[in-house]
Amino acid sequence: MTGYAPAEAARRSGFSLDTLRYYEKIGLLADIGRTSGGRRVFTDDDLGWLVLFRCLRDTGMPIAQMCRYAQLAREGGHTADQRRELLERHAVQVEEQMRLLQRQYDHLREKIRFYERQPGPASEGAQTP
Amino acid sequence: MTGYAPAEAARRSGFSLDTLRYYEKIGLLADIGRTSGGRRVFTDDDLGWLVLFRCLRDTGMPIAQMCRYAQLAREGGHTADQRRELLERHAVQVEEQMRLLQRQYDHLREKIRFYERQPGPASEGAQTP
DNA sequence: CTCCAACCTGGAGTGCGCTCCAGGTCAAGC
DNA sequence: GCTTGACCTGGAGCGCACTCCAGGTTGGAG
Repeated sequence: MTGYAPAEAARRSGFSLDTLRYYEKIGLLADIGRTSGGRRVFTDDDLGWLVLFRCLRDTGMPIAQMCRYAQLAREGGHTADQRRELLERHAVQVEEQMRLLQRQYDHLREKIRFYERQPGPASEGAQTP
Repeated sequence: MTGYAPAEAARRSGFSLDTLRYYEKIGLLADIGRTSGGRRVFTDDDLGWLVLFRCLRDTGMPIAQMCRYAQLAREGGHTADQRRELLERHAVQVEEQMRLLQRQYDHLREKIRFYERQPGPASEGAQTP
């Protein structure tokens, strides 16, 4: 039942105040409580959502899809299958993303090893990538 | 000594024609050959650069930094140290990125497991994230 | 020689995800 | 009661990385 002021919610979630307002404006966050004076009050539940959004955002999910997920959740328990499906599909994409990142990281490391085998300003074509 | 038409270079590099033109316009690609009629001719060397750019882009390097790298390479062998340094720094960031991605992927998988333990449209709070 | 698909240029437009701003309101501490 | 800093709204602006467009040129196939 604890309530957090906007600044506190921002600090805890790692999103900026503007981003929190933006998320509410586009309907990603809904039903954020208000004081009598009109100020936002974030609950632990809201914070839970923000943790999820951070997870999804960090793994590259577009906002539109997060909105879709949040919308489904708001529609109630009968959408649980769709939500699971949505997350599962996303997870598969993340796996692909991780494989690509690993592959390109290996390339990068190899490139760096190339520089380490040719130390200093020695003989080198001017435009070797 | 083989030369590739723009469409072929696009096909081989995975960048669009427009992106190749864009990369040249901003100076990321330089000294791309031309036919007497003004059409681009990409060499294997250019293709090599594009492979590198793809690696860097896929690992999240901003274009400005790629430009810096390309610029250094054009300045000759005496910048090799700076180039290595730049790539090394980037590689460290990519490692961090990979750790974050893995962590958030684990979160995501856990969330999905939660759905799998509560199959079907059963009892569930309407707004559990 | 003709045709047409591929190419050229400069510049405008797009989509995403915020971020900033002006001008005003609210409330905690002195 | 007053100050001051946190907060409010609607809307404009931004940075990135392209992407698209109009209007014109090129060059290989038939």
